[in-house]
Amino acid sequence: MAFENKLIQQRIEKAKILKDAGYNPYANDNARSTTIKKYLYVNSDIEEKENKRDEKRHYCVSGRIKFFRMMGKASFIKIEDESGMLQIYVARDNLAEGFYNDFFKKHFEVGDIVEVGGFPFITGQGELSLHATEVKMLTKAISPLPEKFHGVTDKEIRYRKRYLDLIMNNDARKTFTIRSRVISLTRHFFENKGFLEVETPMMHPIPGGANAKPFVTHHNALGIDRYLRIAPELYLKRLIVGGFEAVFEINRNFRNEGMDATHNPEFTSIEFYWAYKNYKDLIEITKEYFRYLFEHLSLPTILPYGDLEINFDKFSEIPLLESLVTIGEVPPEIIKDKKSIVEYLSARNFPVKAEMTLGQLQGELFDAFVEKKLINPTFITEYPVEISPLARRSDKNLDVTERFELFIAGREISNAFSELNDPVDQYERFKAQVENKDAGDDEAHEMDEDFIEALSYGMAPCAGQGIGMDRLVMLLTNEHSIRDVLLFPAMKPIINEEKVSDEDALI
RNA sequence: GUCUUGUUAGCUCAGCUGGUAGAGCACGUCACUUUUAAUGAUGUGGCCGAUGGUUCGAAUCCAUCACAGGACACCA
Repeated sequence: MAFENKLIQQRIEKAKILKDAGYNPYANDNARSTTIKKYLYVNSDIEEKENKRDEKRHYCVSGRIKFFRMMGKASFIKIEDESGMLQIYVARDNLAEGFYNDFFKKHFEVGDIVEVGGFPFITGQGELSLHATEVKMLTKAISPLPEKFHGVTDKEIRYRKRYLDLIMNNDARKTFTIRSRVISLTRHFFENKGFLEVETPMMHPIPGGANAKPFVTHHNALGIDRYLRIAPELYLKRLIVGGFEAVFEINRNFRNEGMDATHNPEFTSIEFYWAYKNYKDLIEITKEYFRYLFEHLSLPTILPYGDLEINFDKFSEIPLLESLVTIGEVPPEIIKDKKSIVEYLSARNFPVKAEMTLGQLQGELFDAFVEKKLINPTFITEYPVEISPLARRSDKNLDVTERFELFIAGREISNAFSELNDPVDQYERFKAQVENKDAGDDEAHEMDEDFIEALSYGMAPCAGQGIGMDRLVMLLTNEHSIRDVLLFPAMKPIINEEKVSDEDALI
């Protein structure tokens, strides 16, 4: 990176002039005495003071210059720190002799980070401002900021240079603040419930806990490959075996799959496991969790999401088969007959493989006709056994599992079930998965004998749940791309053609 | 993966059926001591994403590639 751009050259020159005059353009000592938000709050009484000012008060604030309005012998600038924006009045005669004309006017500009000392007053237009008596450069910005009114709108720039997005777009800052709050509230919610936060390996000898393609990396010292985890599930269950009765982990999972508006190669989820509980208890704690989030985020329970309106007061619960009929409008007489389902799906342009099991076909019906219609939060329960390899069978109906998925705005937000704790059954299910893998399904689960051995010591009956945090944040912030809730979403590298040819030349 | 729309100054965008590259903001110079996207005057700034092709002539037409956005299919 060469600073060859003319605008950058100009600004480097300005920094140099300041430096030569004894004003360090990257000053290390600063005297900030308050944030902008506090300044505005503390001085909200200036309205009542004589001349709407109080020269006895003195504050020192700092921030980035966002607006610069120069009017001859005086200027208005607006500076912004994390807490807010403040207008500063800078007049020649209030600064040290010559500083305004020789330095401030010429070498301070939008983008620079400055420190300003002075007293509070209210302008003729009625804005609480700061009357500067000292101005100091803290950091000279040598790249110009994007346009002050439109900011950056180019999605590519916003994702690749998130810092610019954060400088220019208040909404972006707000979204990531909410994201941080959601993670923090989630942690507190489960801690308050007596859950223990744990950290399990991110590098797995056998990728497990989900059906997905893993990233592979290599451990040099051991001379073996490791897999970035696709889910923490099997390690968290080992902890239930070990006697912890309520554990959770909030962290990243990695899946070597496609990217789109709802998928990033690394994403954040919470998984929690709860001994002596079942999936019914999970439904209750999920509702409670949402109430907790909404209360602490001060969100209204009816939230807009794009063109939709989601009522977070209305959680409903419906078994999968019933939803096919009442929501999907699938004729009730066909939903337990493989042949009829295949015909029904094919006739509506949903091709299915002939060898699918009844449970798989019911799942296809659900995906085709029900999922997108689930706008208000809906727990779909009683999933077919065939599509729930890690879930415990229902005692009342052996064809279905004690499982639910939570759908909001037509998207899956959470997956949960009473856990399978019969080691022999689990062994058989892994074996079936291995057969699928040998048959070419590269997302099928691998045999994990170490996990089977753990189960063989006895895992207390328990229920476990995963919630996709990125998608949850999308719902709460009305964002429609996962990239808008990830600070640094995965992007393809930009190939620098000059560099490529340089490297070629070396070879 | 498929389809589709983009890529022009630091940023936001014009540029019609091919004929020497435009605006606003920013920046430079000048004026202005209460402005609110300050204002007025004036000036600098571009290999029009890359590579080929068609043409006397390409930002514009065609092809390929790269990156991005959107939609659809699969996975959280």
